[in-house]
Amino acid sequence: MSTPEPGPGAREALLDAAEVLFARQGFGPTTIKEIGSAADLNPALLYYYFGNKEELYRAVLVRIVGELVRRGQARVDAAVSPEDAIRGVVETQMAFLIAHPTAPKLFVREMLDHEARRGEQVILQLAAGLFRRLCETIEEGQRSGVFRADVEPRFAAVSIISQMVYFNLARPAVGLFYGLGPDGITDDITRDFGKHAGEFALRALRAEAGSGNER
Amino acid sequence: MSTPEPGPGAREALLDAAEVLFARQGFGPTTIKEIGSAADLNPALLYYYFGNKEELYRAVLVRIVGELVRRGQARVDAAVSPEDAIRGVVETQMAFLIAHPTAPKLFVREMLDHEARRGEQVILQLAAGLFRRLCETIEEGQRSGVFRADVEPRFAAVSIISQMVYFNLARPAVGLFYGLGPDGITDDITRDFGKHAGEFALRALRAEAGSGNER
DNA sequence: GTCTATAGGTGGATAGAC
DNA sequence: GTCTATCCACCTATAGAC
Repeated sequence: MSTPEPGPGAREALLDAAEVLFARQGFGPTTIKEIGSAADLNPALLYYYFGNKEELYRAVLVRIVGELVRRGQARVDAAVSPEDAIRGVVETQMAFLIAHPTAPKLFVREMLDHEARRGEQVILQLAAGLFRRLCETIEEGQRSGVFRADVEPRFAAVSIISQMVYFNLARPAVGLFYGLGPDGITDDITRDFGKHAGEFALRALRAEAGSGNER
Repeated sequence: MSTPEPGPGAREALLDAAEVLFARQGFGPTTIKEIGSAADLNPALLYYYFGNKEELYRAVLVRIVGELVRRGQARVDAAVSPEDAIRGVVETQMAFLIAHPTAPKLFVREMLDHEARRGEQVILQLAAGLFRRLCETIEEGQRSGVFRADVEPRFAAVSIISQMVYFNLARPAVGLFYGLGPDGITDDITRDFGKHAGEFALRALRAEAGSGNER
């Protein structure tokens, strides 16, 4: 009585298939036919739903990066202190990157391809929002004296973000460095790294005990 | 009397042109004809010197990443203390990455494309050498008591490397985050970030003053 | 909404002259 | 060593049947 596979399902299936392939291979080397067969759909449907390959790419990117940034910002906004904010974003973002391994790859590919201006600045504008929020948090911690004042907040924000993104994109390489093979880094190890990254950043940021904090 | 442009010159010119294009666009989207016209040479020469596109890619990668790793290792070996080693590698590597902006891009692209196994493990094996050296340095600092013992050395090594690579590959994005435009991050700012990254890592690693160091 | 067929263009690679 | 000409495979995109 109902149609077996209505339109909306096809749209999502194409997005899902394209997300995986763009992340693994990049935009250029991924073909329309590959996307179609990965989604188990006719490749021509891509043109019906998205117009062309680039529009599909953009749709994939705003869906995944938008969600990543949204969750990070929500966690910062919910934080009760600068320390909590930093620990919280790192934990939240790591959890998201583990659940969506395509996200860091797509994000970094987009930065690398930026000169080719494919996704244009949509994604970077999204990311800029989270970046600024993180900077403000660090500045707040500096004003209240919990963080040392001689750190450039924007540099510190890069230091924090870089660890999360890089570890996830370097997972196969790190596995080889460990001598465990390309699949040697489990999700558990990755979560542990997340805890490490949070503490690493906080220790680097915290003001020395007794440097003017005595009342 | 001497030939105007002997063979060796052509080989280098192809490597140079390919390095820039592979870094900017990636392996797949870069065409043989583009490389030829960028090098101001006949594209067919590529097959004479390198056999095919993939071999050229491999040659580009081992040349640049090999040099990057070699310099980093030399600096670690020349260090007089674990602290000096870390500050030194970061400074040396940042200087190299600034002088060779293609290096971080090629290296990260290779990690992303690793599943496609194009450069195979040549580059990762090179990088693994530097990674291990860095781990050993951190362990040495822990044994001597200057670094805290509750840090996983391999995690810390990733934290250090990630900052350097990521900042350089995210330069255009960071420029936008700063509100300076894609070319807003100068080499001077990048060098400043290098100093920040070194101090950031050392503060995170150092054992608390007075936690057993009193004689 | 879905699919077939195909147009139109470009890419990697080679043969062979010079 | 260098260059021209060219083959064949494959890719994006569209026209149009169902």
